[in-house]
Amino acid sequence: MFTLAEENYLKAIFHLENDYGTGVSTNAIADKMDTRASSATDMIQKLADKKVISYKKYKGASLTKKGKSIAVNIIRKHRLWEVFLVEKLDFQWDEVHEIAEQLEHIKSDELIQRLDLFLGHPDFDPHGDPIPDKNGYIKPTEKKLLSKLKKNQQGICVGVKESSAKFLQYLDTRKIGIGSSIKVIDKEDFDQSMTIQVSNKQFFITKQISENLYLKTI
Amino acid sequence: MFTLAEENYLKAIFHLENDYGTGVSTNAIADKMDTRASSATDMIQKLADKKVISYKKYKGASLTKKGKSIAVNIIRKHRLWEVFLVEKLDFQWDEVHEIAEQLEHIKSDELIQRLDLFLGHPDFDPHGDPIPDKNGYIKPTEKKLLSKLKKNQQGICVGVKESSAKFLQYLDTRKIGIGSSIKVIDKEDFDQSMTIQVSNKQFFITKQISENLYLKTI
DNA sequence: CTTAAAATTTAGACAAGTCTAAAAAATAAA
DNA sequence: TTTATTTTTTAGACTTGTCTAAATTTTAAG
Repeated sequence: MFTLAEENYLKAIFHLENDYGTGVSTNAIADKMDTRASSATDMIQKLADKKVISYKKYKGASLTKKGKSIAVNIIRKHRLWEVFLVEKLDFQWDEVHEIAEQLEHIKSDELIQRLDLFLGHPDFDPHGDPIPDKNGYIKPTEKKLLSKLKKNQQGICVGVKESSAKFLQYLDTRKIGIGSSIKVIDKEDFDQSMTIQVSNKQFFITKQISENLYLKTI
Repeated sequence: MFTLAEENYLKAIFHLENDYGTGVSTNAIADKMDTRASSATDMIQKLADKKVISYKKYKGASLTKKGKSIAVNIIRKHRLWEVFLVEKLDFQWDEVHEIAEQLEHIKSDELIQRLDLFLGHPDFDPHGDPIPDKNGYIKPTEKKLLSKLKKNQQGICVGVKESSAKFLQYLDTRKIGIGSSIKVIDKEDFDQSMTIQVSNKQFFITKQISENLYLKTI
């Protein structure tokens, strides 16, 4: 069995490997976990002892098959709970992350199976992230960062990369959400800022925004 | 803020005060928490420092107003989650206790408020225990242990004192549940065993059973 | 009322997870 | 390639919650 801290480290390493490729540095982990490198080292060694990551001193860490399966299961629980909070309890998409961070650690396979059924086996969470199935399989989806689009290209918003309340509220005030149609009206070369059109309205957005919105291009 | 361990101690002390009166002994707490008296002493001192119990060395502990309010809130959460598990996820009443033990520690007032609404403000959990309202008020209910009834008296089962899976399954096999009509057909003087009638069928039950069933007498 | 038994507390230790400070290894720069 | 910088690890300490063993207090018995 894994402690709360161990589960959170596994999840962090999973996300880091996903975002930046295999072999995660101690500093990256410490950073993500908002802790010190020395603490990360301690935990990395413990997780390596438990065979959920492979690790060579000074050479970074990678999830083993077992470690990945545990991480994916936690992510599955997190995303299912987010769907529950939004669909059943009428929370807004910017309010659910912290609560789901707690709920994801509830231990009961039966609970998750029934929750999944109750929610109608959803494929995506409220932020557009795919929900792994009970075997840990994550359906690959073609999505592209808005920042990758060129002038005059367009797409449908299918997800957000960052899901902080602040960012989601920013999107809310501009009526941007999952399903919104977004077109690049203009793109500035030197700072990557854009003018985009969302249902008849035009906005100016910085690179920081366009790098956190996923689109399915048409 | 209180740790998981602290919350569990507060809950235990609340239940002990409820069952056996104010001023709870260290041993009783240690017993309920399945730990050693020395560990209980340590925690008691910590809780006293935090002003959630009043405590004099060697003289037992009692919840303060603040401590009681925290304990009742945890119990409210526990019971609401039990309703959710049974009503929405179709769990059986003997399957929900352990999961609710985990869910009761999720921290979010908003969550509980919305869950309560989602469930239609239930008054009782699946075991017949009253659900405290958001101010911590517990509606007093007149209920009597089956063991207190005399021959030929009868009532409706409104709750169980013990809610272990084993006991609940025992009841299930005899088709006894909340709402069952129970009549004392005969009562043995020397060991308090009973013959009871539940919808046309008669059962022989020991004192241990009759002391864990709450009835509303007719 | 004095002693024996039971209950409770204290003392000291340990595991988990964190920290700071210092040492060691890897990487980058001159 | 030697030095400087950054990254990572180790050493030692602290907190929480637990334990065993011993000391103390209370309660019960004679």
